[in-house]
Amino acid sequence: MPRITQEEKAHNREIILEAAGRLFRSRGVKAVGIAELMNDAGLTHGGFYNHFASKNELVAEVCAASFLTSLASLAQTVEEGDREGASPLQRIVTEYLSTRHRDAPDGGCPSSSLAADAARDNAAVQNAYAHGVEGYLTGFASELLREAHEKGAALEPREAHRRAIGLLSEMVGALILARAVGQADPDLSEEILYAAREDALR
Amino acid sequence: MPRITQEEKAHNREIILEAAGRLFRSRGVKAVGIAELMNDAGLTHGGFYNHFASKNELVAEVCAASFLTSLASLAQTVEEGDREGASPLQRIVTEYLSTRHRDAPDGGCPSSSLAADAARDNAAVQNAYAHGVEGYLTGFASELLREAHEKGAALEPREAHRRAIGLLSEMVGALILARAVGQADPDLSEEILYAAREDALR
DNA sequence: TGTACATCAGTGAACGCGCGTTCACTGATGTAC
DNA sequence: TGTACATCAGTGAACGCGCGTTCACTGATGTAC
Repeated sequence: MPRITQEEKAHNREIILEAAGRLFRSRGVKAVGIAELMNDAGLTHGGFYNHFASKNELVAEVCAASFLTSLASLAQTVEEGDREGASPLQRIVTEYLSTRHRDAPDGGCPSSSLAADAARDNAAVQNAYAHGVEGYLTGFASELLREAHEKGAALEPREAHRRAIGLLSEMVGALILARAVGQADPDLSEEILYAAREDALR
Repeated sequence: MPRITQEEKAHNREIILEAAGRLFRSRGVKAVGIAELMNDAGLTHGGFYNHFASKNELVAEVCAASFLTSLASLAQTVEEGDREGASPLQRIVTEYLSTRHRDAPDGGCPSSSLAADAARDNAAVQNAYAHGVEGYLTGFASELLREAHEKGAALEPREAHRRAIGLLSEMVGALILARAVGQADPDLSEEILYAAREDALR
């Protein structure tokens, strides 16, 4: 049956990236093997190296790609317009700290689901991760500035960046904690999401 | 040379637990093998199963033990008395979000360093982790109540627990983020620690 | 207290297994004329 | 446009390696009398 079209090859590469994005975020990089990954993508494991030089290279690309799609969906949330009078940031916080997001780490925010893997992986992965976090912070800060300006409140850019860090930290921490205690203590998990939501929304 | 005293056996068990506590927190459970672990403890790997039925069992014990020592050192920080007029909680936040703690995950807070591993490990580990987090929250909440009472401010126990969750979430999130971007973007890492410290101290 | 024997912690080789990676093979695609 | 040939993506077996775990062995400890 092979050889296939260049177009098809590029498509297969995307499928592999998507499968890896899902699996790495939900189960961790170390826990997912090439064979399982490729099987999930509907291919056999030998062909992996036609697309990536190594698993490490894939991890770095997945990290970057996950942040891109995640930031894009955040931007979409911002543009969606008000719903029940909630501001874009309020909608982001509510969605981020929802049981839905907690229970679906695949497709969710990589800041939370890839943090531990990034901290322990190689430089390429760490660069991709750090770049992604910067993207989140920039987005949050500009939205904070926009909302402050709208209300006629004074807000220094540096102060906005500081608040963005505080906000992202609380959201990431709460989501990670809620996930980690989710099986053993579901009530505490819900309480963490609820309390952090209240706290983050001021 | 073997056999050894029962006392010595118990001592060796403690040494293994300590080595595992250090290694698991700094490098992750999956990245540390039994052989390396035992070598680090000054023993050969075959003897591991004289102390633990499996690696899983060790992980659960390490998780529980790490939280115990971590909570004990927190209690010590509280009792140490004021330094430069800082309250116990302020001292805890300052120490927690320090570069020292960021750079020494071994010996540090397991809420941060074992969160990802706990979320993906078996029920025993998740129970130990959840129990540890509850311990942290209880400690924070009672300290918040104590400090509020000292100032004559009104604070509901439920509200104190809610604030404790917000505080721990922000600390855990900031520490995890600071660690994950530490290599790729040291400035951002420092900024995260600083901003979260400012934010958490109100 | 002394003696005889069963116990069992540490040792290090060995086991099976799954991992990341490589490879010879196939045959449709891409390309040169 | 048609033909001949080189390319190369997918396949699946195979490689070496390190993992968690098991095991036969040793000899000092623990115990029964």
